[in-house]
Amino acid sequence: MDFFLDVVLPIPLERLFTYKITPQEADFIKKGMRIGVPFGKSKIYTALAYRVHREAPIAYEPKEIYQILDEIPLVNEFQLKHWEWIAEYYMCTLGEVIRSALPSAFMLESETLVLLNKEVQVDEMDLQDDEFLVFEALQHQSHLQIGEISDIVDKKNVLSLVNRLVQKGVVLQKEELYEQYKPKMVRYVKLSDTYGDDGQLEALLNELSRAPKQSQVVLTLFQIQAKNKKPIPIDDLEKESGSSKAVIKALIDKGVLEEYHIRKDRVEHGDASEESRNIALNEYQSKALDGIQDSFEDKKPVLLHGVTSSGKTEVYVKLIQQCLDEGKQALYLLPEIALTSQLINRLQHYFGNKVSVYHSKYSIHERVEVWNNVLHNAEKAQIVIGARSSLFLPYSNLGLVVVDEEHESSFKQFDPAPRYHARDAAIVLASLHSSDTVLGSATPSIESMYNAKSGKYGYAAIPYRFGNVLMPDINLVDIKEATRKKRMKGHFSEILINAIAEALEEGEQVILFQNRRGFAPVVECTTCGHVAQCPNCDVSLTYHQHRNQLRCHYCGYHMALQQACLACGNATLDKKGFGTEQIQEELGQLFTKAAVGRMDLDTTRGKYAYEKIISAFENQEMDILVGTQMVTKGLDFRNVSLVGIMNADTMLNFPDYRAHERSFQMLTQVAGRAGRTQKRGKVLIQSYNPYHQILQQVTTNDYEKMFTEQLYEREQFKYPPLVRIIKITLKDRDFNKLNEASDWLASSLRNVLKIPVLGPEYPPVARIRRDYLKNVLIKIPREYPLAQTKNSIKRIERSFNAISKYKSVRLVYNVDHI
DNA sequence: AGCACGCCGACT
DNA sequence: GTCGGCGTGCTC
Repeated sequence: MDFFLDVVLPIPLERLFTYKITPQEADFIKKGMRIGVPFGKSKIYTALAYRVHREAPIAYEPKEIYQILDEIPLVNEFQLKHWEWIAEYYMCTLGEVIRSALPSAFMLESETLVLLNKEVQVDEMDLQDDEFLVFEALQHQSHLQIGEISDIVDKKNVLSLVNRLVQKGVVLQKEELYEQYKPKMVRYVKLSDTYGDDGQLEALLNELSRAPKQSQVVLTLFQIQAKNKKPIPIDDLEKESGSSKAVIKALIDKGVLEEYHIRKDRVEHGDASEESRNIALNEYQSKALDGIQDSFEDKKPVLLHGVTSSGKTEVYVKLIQQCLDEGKQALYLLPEIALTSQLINRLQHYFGNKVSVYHSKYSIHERVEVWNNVLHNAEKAQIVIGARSSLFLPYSNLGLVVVDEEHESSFKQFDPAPRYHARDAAIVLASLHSSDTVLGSATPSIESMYNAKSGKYGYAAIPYRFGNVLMPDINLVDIKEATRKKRMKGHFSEILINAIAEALEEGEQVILFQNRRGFAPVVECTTCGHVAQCPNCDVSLTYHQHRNQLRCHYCGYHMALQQACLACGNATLDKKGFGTEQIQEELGQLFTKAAVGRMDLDTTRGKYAYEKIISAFENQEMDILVGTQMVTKGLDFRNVSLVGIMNADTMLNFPDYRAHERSFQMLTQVAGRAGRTQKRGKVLIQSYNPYHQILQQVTTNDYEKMFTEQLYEREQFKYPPLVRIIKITLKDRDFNKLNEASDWLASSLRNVLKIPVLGPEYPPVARIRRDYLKNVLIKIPREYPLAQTKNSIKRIERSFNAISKYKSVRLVYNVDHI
C-alpha cells in the first residue's frame, strides 16, 4: 500500500495536487510543512503539505516529491483555517493566499543549471557561434545559470540555444533549489587559546612591541573583556581600539586572535520599561477602557471612537499589557502608510523588545525572522505591530487584535489576489483564536459604525482630546469668491497666506494638504488641446519635474518631455493642474525664508524616507510640510498650529459612493494634526463650494450627522453596508470581444441570481497595459445567503469559460470592493 | 501562474 | 525559407 500527499501550490489553481511519498515520509510529514515538488515540465515549486493519505489517484500516475523542506510545520492550523476563509470569502484560491501570506524567502525557487556533459567528446566544429561561447564558458565554470547564459550570448531568450546544446550532448541540465534566507552573522573575536593565561600575554605583548597598532588592539580587547564577559564583536573592537580592519585581520592571520560567528537577529530593541503599567488614564479613557472590557465579556469586537488626539494609544497599551499578562500574543494592525516610527517608538518604549514590526518595506530576511519568532512564540514577538500582511503570521495564542485607523481604505488589498480587507480578516482571525478585537478610529467607517449601532460590535467613545486640548478651529475659505475678487496668489487665498505668515512669525509649524501628487498632472498644448496619452493605458501621461519626463501611473511607461506638441508641432505646451510639487514651489516664492518640505509618494520611496521627513519636521528643520494623504495618518506634531487644505473639492467630487465619507474622514484627520498642545489649532479649508454639507459637518465636527446622512444615501442607492458588493472586472486585449463577453456575463448573472447586477460599465480608466477593462457590479442584499450566491457566480464563470471565444477573457473578483 | 506546444508575419 | 511572436491547454 502506497502513501500519498496532497499539497497546495502557490498558484491560482483551485485544486490540490497529489504526490507519492514513502512510508517514512508519510510518517514525518505534517500538515503545514513546506515540500519541494516537481511541477510541470521541469520546475520545482515550494508547496504546503495538506494531507497524507493512502487513496491512490486513478486517472494519473503521481510524481514523487522532491524534498521535505521543514522539520516542523512552518504554518499552523489556525493559519490554514484563516487562509481558507480568506480564499472562500474573497473568491480566490488557497494558493494565492499562501503566495501572499508566506514571506517570499520561504518559497524556494528552482534555478535551472547548465553543466558540461563530461561523458561526451565534443567536436568544436559542430558548434554554432553562440553554442561555442557557452561551451567555452563552461571550461572555466562548473555550471551556468540561464541568466548567465543570456549575458554571455547577449540574447534574452536562450531556451532554444540550451535545448540545442542538450541535444548535441554538450551539456546537461539540473534543477537546484535555493534557500533564499541567510541568517545575519555577526563576527566576533576572542584571544586565541594559546594566549589564555597572563604569562602568555606578556610574552605576546613583547612579541608585538614592534607593532604598536596590534598591541593596542590586544590591550583594548583585554580591557573590554575585563568589563564584561560578553562576546566582543569585531566592529566594536575596531572602534574601541581606534584601529582598522587590516590590523585585526593581521592578528587573526597570526593566530593571536580567533574569529567566530554568532547568529544575530536583525530586529532588536532595548528593554521594556515598567511604564505601561503606570500609565494614568483620564476619566474618558478609563471609561472607554471599561466599556471595551465589558464588550469583550460579550465576545464582540469593539469600535473605539475617539476624536483625534484623544489618547487612544494609551488605551491600547493598557489592553496589550493585560493581554501579555495573560501570556498571550497581541497584534496591532496599522494601515500601510501609517507605519510611523512615532507609534512604533512609543510601543517599544512601553514594551521594549517584546515588540516586533512586520511590513512590506522590511527586507525578506527581516520578515523571516519575525515569522520564526512568532512561530516559536518567542519573547520578542509577543506584540506584533504591522501592516495588513502581519495577519498571516503563525500566531498560536492570540489574545488581542487592535485595528487602528480602522476606516482606512488601504486596509483593503486591491491587487493582486487575495483582495482581502485586513480589518474584516482580522475579526475572523480573532474569532478563530477566541481573541479580543478593538477597531479604533477618530472617524469610523460607515460599515463599522453601522455594525456598532446594530449591536454586532460593542462601542466605546472618547469624546474629548487628551489634556483638555480644544478641538481645532476649522474655517472654510471660499476660493470661488476669492478668485472673483482677485484675492488669490496662485493656489493660495489671502486668508491662508496671512495665516501661514502669522504662524511662521510665532515660530510655529504649518501643514498643507494637497490631495494629488506630481507637479502638473497633464501637459496640454494650448494650440490644439492635445494631451500626451499612454500608449498602453487610457490615461494622460503626467509630468514629473525632477526627471523632466511624462509618466504613466498605471504601467510605468515614461518618455522625455517634448519641446513641441506631438500633434500639431507648436511649442505651446502648458502644464495644467497642480500637485504637491507646485505648492512647494509657490510657497518658496511666497515665503522666501521658510523651509518647505514635501511628503508624497515620490519623496517617500525607500525604507526610511518617510521616517526621515517626519523626524526632520518633528525637529523643526522645516517650517512648512506639504503633503498628500500621508500627512493625515496619525502623526503627532507638537508645534503645528495651522493646517491648510488647498482644495477640498477634488475629493468631494470623486465619482464614487464613498467620496463623501472619505472626504469627511480625510479632512477631519488632517485637521486633527493642528494644535495638539494647549494653544487652539487653526484649520483653513479652501473650497469652491464651502456650503457643501460634508464641509459643514467637518467644521462642526458632527460625525453623527455625517453618518446619518450617508447611511440614508446608501439605503436609497443600495450601497454597503446595506448590500454586499462583488465587483467583477473583465479584461481582454480585444475590445469587441470584451464587450460581447461582459454582456453575456452580466445577463447570465441577472438571470440566475435575481438580484441587482449593474453594468457592464467601463471603469474611469478603461484600458490598462493594453487590456480593455469592463466592470460588472453585483449587489447582494444583506439577508441573502452569501456563500450560496458566490457558488452560483462561480458556476456561471464555469459556463462562461466553456465558451471557446471567451477563453482569453480574464475575470477578476473583488469582494467588498471599496 | 509558468511553461510548452502550435500556428502566422519580418528577416537572414 | 526560418525565427519568433503570443494564443491555448496542462500541470499531480
